[in-house]
Amino acid sequence: MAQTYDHQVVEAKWQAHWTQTGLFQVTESATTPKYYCLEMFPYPSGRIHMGHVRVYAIGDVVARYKTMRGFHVLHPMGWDAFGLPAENAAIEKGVHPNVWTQDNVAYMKQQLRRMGLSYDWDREVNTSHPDYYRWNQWIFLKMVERGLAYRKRSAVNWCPSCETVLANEQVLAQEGKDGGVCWRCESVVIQKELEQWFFRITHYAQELLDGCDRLTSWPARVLAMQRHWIGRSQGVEIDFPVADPADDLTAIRIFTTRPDTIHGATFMSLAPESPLVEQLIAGRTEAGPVREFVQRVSRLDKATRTAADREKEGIFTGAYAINPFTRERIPIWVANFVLYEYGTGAIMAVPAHDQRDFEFATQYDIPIRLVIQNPEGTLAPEALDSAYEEQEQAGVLVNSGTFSGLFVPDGKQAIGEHVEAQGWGTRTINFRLRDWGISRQRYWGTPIPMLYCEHCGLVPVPENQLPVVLPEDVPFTGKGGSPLKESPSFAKTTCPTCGGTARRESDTMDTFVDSSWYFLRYCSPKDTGQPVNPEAAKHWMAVDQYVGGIEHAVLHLLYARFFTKVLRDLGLTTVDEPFVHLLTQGMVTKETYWCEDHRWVLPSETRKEGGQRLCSQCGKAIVIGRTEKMSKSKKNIASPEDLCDRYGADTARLFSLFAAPPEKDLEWSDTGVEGCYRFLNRVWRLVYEQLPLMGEVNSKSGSESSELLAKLQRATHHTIQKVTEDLERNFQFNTAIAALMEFVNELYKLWKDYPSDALTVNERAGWRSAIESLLLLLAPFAPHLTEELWETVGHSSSIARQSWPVFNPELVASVEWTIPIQVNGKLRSKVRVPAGSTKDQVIATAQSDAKLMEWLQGETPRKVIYVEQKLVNFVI
RNA sequence: GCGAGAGUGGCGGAACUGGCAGACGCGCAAGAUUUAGGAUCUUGUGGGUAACCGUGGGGGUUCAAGUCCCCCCUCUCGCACCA
Repeated sequence: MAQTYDHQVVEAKWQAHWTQTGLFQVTESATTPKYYCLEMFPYPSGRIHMGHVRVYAIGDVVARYKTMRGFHVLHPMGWDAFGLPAENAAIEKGVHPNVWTQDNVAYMKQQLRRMGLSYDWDREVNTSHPDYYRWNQWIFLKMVERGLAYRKRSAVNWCPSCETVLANEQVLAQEGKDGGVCWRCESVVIQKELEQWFFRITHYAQELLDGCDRLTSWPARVLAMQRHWIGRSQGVEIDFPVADPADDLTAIRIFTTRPDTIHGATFMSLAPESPLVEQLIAGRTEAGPVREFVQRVSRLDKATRTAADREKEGIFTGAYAINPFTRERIPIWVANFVLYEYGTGAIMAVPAHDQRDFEFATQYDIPIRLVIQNPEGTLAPEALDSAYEEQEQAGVLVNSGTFSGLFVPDGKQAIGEHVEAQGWGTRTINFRLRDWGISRQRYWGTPIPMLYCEHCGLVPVPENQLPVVLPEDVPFTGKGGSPLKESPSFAKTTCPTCGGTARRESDTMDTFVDSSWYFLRYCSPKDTGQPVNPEAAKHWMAVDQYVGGIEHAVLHLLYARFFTKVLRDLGLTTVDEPFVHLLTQGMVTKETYWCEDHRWVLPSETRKEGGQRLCSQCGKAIVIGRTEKMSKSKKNIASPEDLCDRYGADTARLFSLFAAPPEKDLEWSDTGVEGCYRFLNRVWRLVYEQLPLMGEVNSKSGSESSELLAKLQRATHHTIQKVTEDLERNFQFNTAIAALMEFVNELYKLWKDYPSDALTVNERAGWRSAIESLLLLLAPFAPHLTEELWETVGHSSSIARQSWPVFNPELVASVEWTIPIQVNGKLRSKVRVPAGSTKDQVIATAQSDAKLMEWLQGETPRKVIYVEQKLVNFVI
């Protein structure tokens, strides 16, 4: 190998070598502990970007480090290969989604190999392959059996022009239009009732919530988001009798978390979608206007309707209810802000103590009655300018009959009990979490394995007929609903029960289903009899370290937790939670360049002139914009391929890990990358320059000491300690790398200070030990370069298979201490004392220090503080 | 509004349980080498002539505060009518 560092040659050599020797293939082992390191698998969009480089570099260092620490590490990779972009490519370019996807997979796999990632590619999964998605179908059938998958009508976003369901994030707001528009054709999106398949995630709501308490190695904000999403609240359901009931609707049930305020309920509100509305208005003069209101409101898509700043609106139904506590007649309204899906779809309205009700009552002149008084007793109903919602301080019930005088928590308790005793209702718990709607009217996803038989109705596809495979012969027009409906070979089939004609379900599953259990599939990726082999799962699960983006804080991570519990209940795994440690890495950002004529421009479209950056097209001054997440539209992307060409994968990895701690945003800097490249070159040169000195010596020989040897040993062992501690303490890669840089700086200094032609055998051994430790510590970060140099210094087995170096605390200890001397807390001097000096010895040395005497001016200190090995502080 | 997090040199960032603020890298400056540029190496680099001043601002605790306590400001992200 050449004496200059040629990253292209080195990286290609070792990537080929690793593949040929199967270095990263792993099997279950009883002799060493297991470690499961996982990064979120990518969507095969076509090219990897810097975000991928960062997350996979993080995971790879973890996997390589744990391997060197003696674990057998499962470190797999695969493809989240179903999804809409493939179908769009088919519509726009006429490429079949499968071809498009598998081409992308092949390209990106080669890109990942170029990064030198230590994956066991034998375990690769691809969710768009029937061998994978058949198990989605299998799990679905098991969930149907257990009542965890079911069908119901529900409102969805529907584009009438594209004839398809849209996800909430595919509905865009557009100015001047009341409601959202389709992202593709800009038609106004409507709400449509459709039969949809749901997973009963709410069955596990309480367990999912309780589990958050045990996920102590997850970021607090992810847990906060999950807890909020699950949204447990404790309250009471109460029947309000309808006054003068016309038909069999005698009472309306509401849910409230504030039963203590019930005496202040001066009206009721129903959700516009509630079927009760029609029952109440039948035959009344209000019927026409109310229907009009309901239609107008329910046409709006959800995002628009639930925007917080949306004005409160409502209409009186003409009907009255009886407040069971006050026996008063109160009007029943329909209000746009009441959600049909939450609670009972009806509320009691207490304007004095609920801000929404307050605004509504003020707008429509409905009486406001104060029933909670503040501790100072200063609230008056006519003087309220907002609702008094305080529950923490000692609010007291007033105007509440026999309950007056109770504090709020006691009032809640007493009124809740009274409601139950009277048989008016029950105390209940409500969750914000809704069941998970998984139906998608799309082609490129897992077919839902159900049939509609003319005689038998809904029939599951028998297990032995799985997989239900996606047909190839379908048109992609972007119109006419799901392409699967257009495939006769797919849509028409026979009923497995009666043999009659049947129609296949044409909906496919949400792609979040695929990623909800892939981590289990990696344990036994080739099992043909079940989604996961329970023995393999028992060996590998749970994932010890999961690394991925914060954008999945709720959806993916919640669904994966849900599936883990379902598969546990099916006997396939024994763990309750899939991911023990979670690391959410920050975004990769870069500064943006803005030209007022040419908008965002690439750095290469600018030139520097006299310290100013100018647009190379028009010569105008460039405005350096905010540092933002890399995106094509802002033209602030850096290309992983260019980076690997110019500097190599080791540099790319090193910079991604060095420039910021993993969980924070990483600001891209081309000069910073060069700095890392320089560092690797320095390591390379150092090894080659030391090579003649390391020749024939065995690194363990002799015992005689010398100043150089002591310094080499101290630097070496101190670095081992620092790097190890930084990795053990939350994977602080940036400071670990900084320690390695310091080590290299120190070694260059020692090489300069101690002439190499006069070294003893022991000193040569010390050099060898220092260089080898450096390579071992650097190996997880820069695997190619260290493999090459490891071979150069005379080893034949891979550095990835070596043991992590161990530090000797005795060698870390220095022979003397430098102790800062303070006077009144300010640094005034420093003294050197022999290591191991006692408090009195250190103080004595300090007091004889000339600089200190100047500061003390002959005064006797009132107090002397000594912190062991840290400092002395004289207080005068 | 609620929740989470962050404010430290020209820049990215260090400082684990209160104990030398600014590790490491970038940038910048000077020097060496080189015909030159580049690369490389060496040295220096918070501000201030100085006493001193410096971790968003203001108070406090302490021998000692970036770190602990109280009040305030700014920014980022997430959620947002869930009764």
